[in-house]
Amino acid sequence: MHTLNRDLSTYVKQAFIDAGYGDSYGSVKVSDRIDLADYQCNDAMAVAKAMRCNPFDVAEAVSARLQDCPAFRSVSVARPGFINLRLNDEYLAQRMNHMRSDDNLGFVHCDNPCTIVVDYGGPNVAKPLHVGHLRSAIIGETMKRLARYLGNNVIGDVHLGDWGLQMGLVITEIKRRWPDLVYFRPDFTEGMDETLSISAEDLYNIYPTASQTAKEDPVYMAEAQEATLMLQNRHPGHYALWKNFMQISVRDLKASYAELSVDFDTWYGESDSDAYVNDMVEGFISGGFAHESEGALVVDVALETDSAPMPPCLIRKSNGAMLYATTDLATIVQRVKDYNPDKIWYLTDSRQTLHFDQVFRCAKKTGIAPETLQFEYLPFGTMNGKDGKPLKTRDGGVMRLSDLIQMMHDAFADKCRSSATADSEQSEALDGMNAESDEIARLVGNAALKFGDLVNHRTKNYVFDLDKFMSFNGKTGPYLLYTVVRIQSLLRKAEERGLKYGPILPAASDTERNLMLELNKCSTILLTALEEKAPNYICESLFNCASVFNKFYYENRILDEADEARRSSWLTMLSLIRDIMKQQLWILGIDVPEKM
RNA sequence: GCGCCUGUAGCUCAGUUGGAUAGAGCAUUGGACUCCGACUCCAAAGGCCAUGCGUUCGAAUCGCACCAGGCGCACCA
Repeated sequence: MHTLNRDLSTYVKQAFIDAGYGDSYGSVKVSDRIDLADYQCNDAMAVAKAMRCNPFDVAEAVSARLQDCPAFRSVSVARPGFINLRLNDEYLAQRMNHMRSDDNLGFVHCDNPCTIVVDYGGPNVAKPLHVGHLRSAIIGETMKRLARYLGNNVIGDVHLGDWGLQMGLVITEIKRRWPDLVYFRPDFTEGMDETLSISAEDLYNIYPTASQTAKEDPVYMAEAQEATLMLQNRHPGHYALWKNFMQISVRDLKASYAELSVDFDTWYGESDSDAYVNDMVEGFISGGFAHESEGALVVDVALETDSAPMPPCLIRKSNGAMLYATTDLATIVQRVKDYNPDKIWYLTDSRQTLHFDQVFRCAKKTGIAPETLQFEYLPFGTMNGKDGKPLKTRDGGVMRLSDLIQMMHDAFADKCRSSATADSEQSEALDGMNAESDEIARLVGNAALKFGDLVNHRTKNYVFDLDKFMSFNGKTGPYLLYTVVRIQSLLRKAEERGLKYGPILPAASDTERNLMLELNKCSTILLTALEEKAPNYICESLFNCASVFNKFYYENRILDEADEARRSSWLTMLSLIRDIMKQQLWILGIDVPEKM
């Protein structure tokens, strides 16, 4: 089936054609005036502008050709030239039944599916995940799931930061603490390595120390830079040591992402692009793209049309080491070879705009990226504290992601306890604190965190507010979860009572009708969200579905409805709402517990 | 200095090609449970869309100017 939007547009387009206005008009959108219409078409105004005629007459002519269309209960015209469409109730119900019997719940694939590599996550090895990594994971996971669900071939890669100066810093600090490790012996050769007896937690302590020391001590910094270069040149000891702590760190990172229900297809890092670096750089030189500048190797990427100065793209440092741009470029080579993607999406915080602009230009200029490959940069804003500044711990340090997740978890546990004491009759709330409580708390915390993030426009900064995110009232993750859980509960009870499902009947009330309209919008919204790369559209849609459902629930006693046909219709509709909401939540990376 | 982003209700934010009366949530005020999960629902109030000028039948949306805040500007990632 097609989206409601598309079906209606098809009718209206035909009417424009029949009225002699050509085939480029007739797209329809949800009405801005729900008191007047369900959907509207504004193209009579566009026609009037192009043909220099009266928009009202155009609208009238088109409207006249829509009067017999079975989709509409009424088609009317408002000045200066709005075409207002009111849908037929039977038509709506019919669509609902189609959605129910459709394997994809009425969701349709996008028009031109393609192969997309999504580069997100981007954690640094040997550093714990902190709140700065949150948005890349949450938004990236959503964009990946969305694109995949709508029919694209999508590869999600974590792109670990495992090959830059941070690695040299860690090696330097390890050497300072344990200079006698076998890795630092001059005669170290492969096979001599021994298991590093440090934990991920130790590593997470080592990096900040190293980073701080390097800032204050130039000698230490020089040593770290040297260590980085040695690693990149695969010095046996450094390389073996690196592999060793890589393993420790990656194991921990995998566990952290699993907590967040974030799942990468590949766990490649910057280091995996190393195999492509030499050939690539040689190509840059022989192709005449790269030249030396102040001892470093650079590619000029400035264009005459630039309004601002564009610094050259640095490929190799004056000491011979590779940089951020080098590994990003070599990774493009690798991805083109392995997947030949149509698009590569990069999800990083918006402060890296310039870097990616340089990398994309360089990739196109040097030809490592085919003409047809589209680079799409999806920058996002930062998550801030209530003071409007990046979220910090109480003592001013960077907040770890695990601490943030723990906060959400605890907040839910507190809520359960207080609601249990406030209303002892609410025995079902207590269920949340029994055997499955930890898993439920994780799911609710995740929902709160992810929805609180995604409901904001991707590119903007937002304020993290625990109480707000965790609230069961308002536009929050827990509210949506609660709504779906309540529907599940209703359906369970229906089953206990042996109630039957039946075909969905035309709406019996305005609220029910609104519910049908809302569910019919979901498919279009997913497509728009993909196109605009705006997960917040999905959040709005979910909230609208939940609100209308809750109103419907309040107005109707579903299980006690005497009219059996009506009741079975409602049960079917309930199952559809549940499935649609769960599907949308899944795209946002939010899992729904059976109870909560 | 140059460039990019942001500015919409008391607060946090939506606003999909320029369209009709700019929408939510929270907070505030008032109302609704003998009953399917009230962690719910209904209603009221709240706005010179930072400011000014322009483009046009029509601007929160497009252009110019200006103010305020954030971020970035080659050997970090």
